Amino acid sequence: MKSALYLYNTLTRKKELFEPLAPPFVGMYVCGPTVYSEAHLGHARPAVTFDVLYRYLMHLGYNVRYVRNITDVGHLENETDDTGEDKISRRARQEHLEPMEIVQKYMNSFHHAMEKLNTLPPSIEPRATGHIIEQQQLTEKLIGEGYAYEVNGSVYFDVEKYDGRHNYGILSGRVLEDMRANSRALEGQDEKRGQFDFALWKKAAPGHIMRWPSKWSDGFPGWHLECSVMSTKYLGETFDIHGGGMDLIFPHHECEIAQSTAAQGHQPVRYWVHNNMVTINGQKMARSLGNFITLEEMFSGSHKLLARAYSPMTIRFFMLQAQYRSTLDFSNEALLAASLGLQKLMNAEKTLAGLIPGGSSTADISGIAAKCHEAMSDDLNTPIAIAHLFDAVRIINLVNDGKEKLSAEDIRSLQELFRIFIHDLFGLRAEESAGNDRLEGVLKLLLDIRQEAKAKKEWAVSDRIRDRLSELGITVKDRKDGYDWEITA
RNA sequence: GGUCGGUUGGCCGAGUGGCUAGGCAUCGGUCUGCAAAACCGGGUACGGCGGUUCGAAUCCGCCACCGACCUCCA
Repeated sequence: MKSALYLYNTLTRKKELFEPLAPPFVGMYVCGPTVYSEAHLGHARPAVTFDVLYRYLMHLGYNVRYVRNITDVGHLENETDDTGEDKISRRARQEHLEPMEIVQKYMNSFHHAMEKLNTLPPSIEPRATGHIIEQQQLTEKLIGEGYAYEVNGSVYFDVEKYDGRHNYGILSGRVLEDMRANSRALEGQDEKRGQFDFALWKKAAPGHIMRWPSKWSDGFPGWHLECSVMSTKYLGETFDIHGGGMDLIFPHHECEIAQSTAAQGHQPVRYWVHNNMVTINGQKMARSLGNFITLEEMFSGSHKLLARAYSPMTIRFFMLQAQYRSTLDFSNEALLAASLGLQKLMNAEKTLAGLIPGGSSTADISGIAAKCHEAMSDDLNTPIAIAHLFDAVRIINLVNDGKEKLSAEDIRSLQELFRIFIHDLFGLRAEESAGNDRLEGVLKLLLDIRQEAKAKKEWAVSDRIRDRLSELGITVKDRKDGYDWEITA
């Protein structure tokens, strides 16, 4: 039933059979957020993608160590020249807070959003500031190996030199020579020897709060360094999976490979896995375009582009309806479609729980589970797996209508299939009810009265309750044996 | 300009050389006091132009358009 997993490896640009270095253990490192602003839609894509990969690997029986970092220092606003300011520092200045207050504030916000999206917490969530010493050690090692040099208290990685012995561009497909030909050197007093060299250690300007002593200067580590250091520390010099958004392929992951390879003599990662980006109404999401939506805005509907609120599970399901390597376009129409589709799936699960076995089955459900697993094993093709689940949904509803029959055994295996896929792998859960108990009690009273009125054929009363509730944004759904209701506005 | 990816029915979104994605919407039906909800069912799309092939949305070429990265981004 459980098939071999194939993953698309950015390094080879092919789907490859996933074979861990040391089964049953799997090491997976995913680039987490730089915590300098609210968690947004773009953060949700890798979080959900790698959450599903994490869940699926565990489902396949692997013992997974999932490391996802928090970048809390070193990520510059503009890396190519020396004017670049650390994102955390900059935000701290803007908000009149300590840098560590900024980090804490937005890290909390990120965790809160991740919890709502029902992503499992990683095994280890290391922070760059907690690994300053290790980053200095790696910097020192790179200097010792001749791949890094110091200028005015800052240390840079020598890309030219590295490319001479290894291959800078192995991941992104870039060729240093072409890059040189296609970009003009920046004017000015750059202290770097080569224009593509990147910082391992930056000397802090006088007013810079985030600074640590080092043999070169009081300063802070470069952005790419933390991932090399922390992945090595917790997963070893070679580990199985490194994930992140496609936008990180260059330069971030390319630089990570360069650093680790220069230090170790061999590459650090066996499978590079990258999720694609999200777009809004067909456009890239960017602050400058005014279509930048945070997750909280998504959940509450408080953004001018949103026609209504979309629940965390709707967002999650929406993401799973696309394969992780495709761009995913957010629009009100698409999100609404996803929320209705999700409802249909969850309703069917409820129906399934109450299904009455009918001797022998007239519907054929064999093969559905295998197809779902096959889809997942084919580079996490969640949309295909979902499509197969909807085949099961149709059968469940037909059985519920008495048009087909399922044996007790088949019902049990469908229940298991739904439990595994909907909950264990897709991480979907029932939405928490937004109201409070007391109001729900009142609502129930009202709807009970309506039921009684209906029983007495007092249509004026029953319709009035229904219509007034509808005006208040509560839709009453009559069922054969009672009623249901839903907050729709 | 360079590198890479994409263009599928009203919308989103899979996919394979010949056979059906799936969801939403729409239409028809069942149910219902009416309606809603729920459920069932119908509709056969693949950017343009050539080529390969018995046969291509799927392979090749050219063109057009879109996007990503190259500069901060998940």
